Amino acid sequence: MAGRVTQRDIARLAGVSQATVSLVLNDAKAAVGRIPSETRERVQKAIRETGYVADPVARRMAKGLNRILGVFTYEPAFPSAQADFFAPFLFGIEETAQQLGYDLLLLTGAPSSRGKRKIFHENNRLRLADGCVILGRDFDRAELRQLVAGDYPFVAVGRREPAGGPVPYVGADYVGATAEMVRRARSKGHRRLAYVGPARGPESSLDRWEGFRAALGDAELALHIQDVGGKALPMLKRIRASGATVVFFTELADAVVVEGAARSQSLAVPGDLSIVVLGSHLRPLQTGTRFTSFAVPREEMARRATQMLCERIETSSKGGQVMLACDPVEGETLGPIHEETDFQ
Amino acid sequence: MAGRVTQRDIARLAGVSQATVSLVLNDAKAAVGRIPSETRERVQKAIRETGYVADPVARRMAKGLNRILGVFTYEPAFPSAQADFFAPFLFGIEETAQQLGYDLLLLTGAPSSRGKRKIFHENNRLRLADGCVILGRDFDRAELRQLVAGDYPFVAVGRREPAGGPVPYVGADYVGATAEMVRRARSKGHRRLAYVGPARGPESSLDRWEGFRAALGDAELALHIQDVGGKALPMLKRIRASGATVVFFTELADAVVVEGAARSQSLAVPGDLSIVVLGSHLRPLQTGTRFTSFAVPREEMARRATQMLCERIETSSKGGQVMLACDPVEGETLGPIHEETDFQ
DNA sequence: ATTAGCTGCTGATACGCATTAACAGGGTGG
DNA sequence: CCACCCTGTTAATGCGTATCAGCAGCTAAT
Repeated sequence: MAGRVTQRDIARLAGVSQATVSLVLNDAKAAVGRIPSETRERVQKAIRETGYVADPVARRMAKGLNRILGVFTYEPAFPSAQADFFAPFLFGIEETAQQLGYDLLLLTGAPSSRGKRKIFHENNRLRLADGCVILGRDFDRAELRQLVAGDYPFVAVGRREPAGGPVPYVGADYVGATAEMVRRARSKGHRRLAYVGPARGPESSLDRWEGFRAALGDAELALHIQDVGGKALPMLKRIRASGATVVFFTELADAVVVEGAARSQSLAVPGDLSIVVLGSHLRPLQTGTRFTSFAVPREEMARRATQMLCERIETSSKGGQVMLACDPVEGETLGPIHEETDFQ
Repeated sequence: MAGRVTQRDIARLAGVSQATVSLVLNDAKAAVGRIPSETRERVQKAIRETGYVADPVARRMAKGLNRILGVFTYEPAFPSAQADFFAPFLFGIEETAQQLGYDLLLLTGAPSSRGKRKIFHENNRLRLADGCVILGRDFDRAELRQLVAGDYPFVAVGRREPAGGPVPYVGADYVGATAEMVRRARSKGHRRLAYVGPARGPESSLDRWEGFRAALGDAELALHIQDVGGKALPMLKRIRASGATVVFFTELADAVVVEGAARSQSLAVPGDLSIVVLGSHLRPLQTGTRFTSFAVPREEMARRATQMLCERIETSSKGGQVMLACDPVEGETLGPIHEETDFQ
């Protein structure tokens, strides 16, 4: 009784046509006032008695939309390694989706493909959703072009370079936030800065580097280590050797191990070496230290992206480019410069 | 070019009929060997050139299945408060779904309803998925009956009492695991036990209480506090006053605050008071203490549930009842009894 | 009396695909 | 030479819904 009841069945029960049933269901529209409450009652009674619910598939088939948002992540969303990265995004998306009355379709990507996930795999189920939010650190540029070229509504979370056209996104202003960090360091007297993080790669890396460079001014880049995830001690050695008084890390993990190494050599942080982390991570890896950094508004990004997506869907708009500010986090690892030269 | 390409378009391009395109796509079936590789090539070329992908909705419409699993949670899945509870389940479900080639549809429930989420709300989208995994601490019994009565495939995560028929589920053996904890306490000499947790409510509460009672034997229930989330100090006072030497908590949070209170009164744990937590929580709340407890195999539960669901879908089986064992966690909060009477 | 307008409903069709009966053309066996 | 079987393809149909043109019966206006 719970399944497989169609409008035809209702129609038979109520002694009307299938079309009438449909009209009763989607009332207030074209046939407003044209169906007398008597008939309406009969139909609704039949619906109540059978527990009928409209088949969303057929509905979508006929109307084209089904109030489902796709969520595509370039990396698996839930494995613990990624959980901290994706969780706030998913939270924001779920919240907004529920508010707006959408369900969420998590696209798991091709099951076979060993390497990177692909949006456009053979049995692409993208179109089941009315539109799609795309998450991930590193997007596939070819796929992005394809998406931009097509008419399928999507919104990226995180700034994206144009790909054959502007990409609709909600990003975080890494450029501005990073620049602000540099300014703070300079205002505390730092003139020789070190940077540990790539100057190329995904947009999030580019932006941090650009913000850093732009705010450098008359200060000096004493050292630039492009590789992340290196050994702590060698890293620390090179930093000290360079004469840098403050280090900017794009990866929290690097900052944690370098800080550990520094402490183990009885170097004070920030006394002897200041540390800034360019971004935020939910769960501060096994460390009590509150790093000077900035907070990426992940939930808000996700909410805004979801809203933009729904707008694209509902109004056939093209979506825009939104940048949200990152809140500076004071922390306790950026201090005034402290060098021999201070006492000259 | 990326959107709205149908089999009809492909057919036109390749100079064949729509039916032929469909046959090429779902080959190896009825028309095996009946389509020459020449035609096949032409069609596949057109498909490649247009980037055509079958519309999953239409597919489902025609065939009845679409390789999508629904996931319904009775509480929002991602909010940080719930994250630790649901994350392992979602992880397990996603993993298995991807392996089996299913996508995931997160059903967000009615947007308007203020209170509890409902599966059967007005615009029930359940049927969009081939089947559904249901998560949550506390199920709606009426809805469960409706599900059991219907022919829609679903599997619950967590043991569920029959509701007009057996409920297919994959649960954790709280009864056995709790009983084992009680046995361990008794083997360490404890004879007066306290229990902080409800004896009624959802199955997970019932089972713990039942396991506790069953293993009590000649030991004594010195105190039973049904309310969880109470104030630490009063709780500790009552426990001490009761003469209990070990206390069992269903909620980690309670254990944490009571342990804190005990330490602040310079009571040793487990020296003066042993503590057992009946269950596991991913993120040990701000505490270094490793509580004696048992590990709920959440990921494995989710994997098994997802497998069972896929079996139900693919073979029209009814699903069964599976209980998984919980691994005891030694921890450091259950010690031998230590009382004046020890030295008699 | 013809037209126009309203009410209350229904028939037909489209949506994109899978499926199947069937057909045209050609070969084979009796 | 007819009956029969292959092979390659197609026309037709159904899935459950939304939508729209339109019909029958009536009243009001011209």
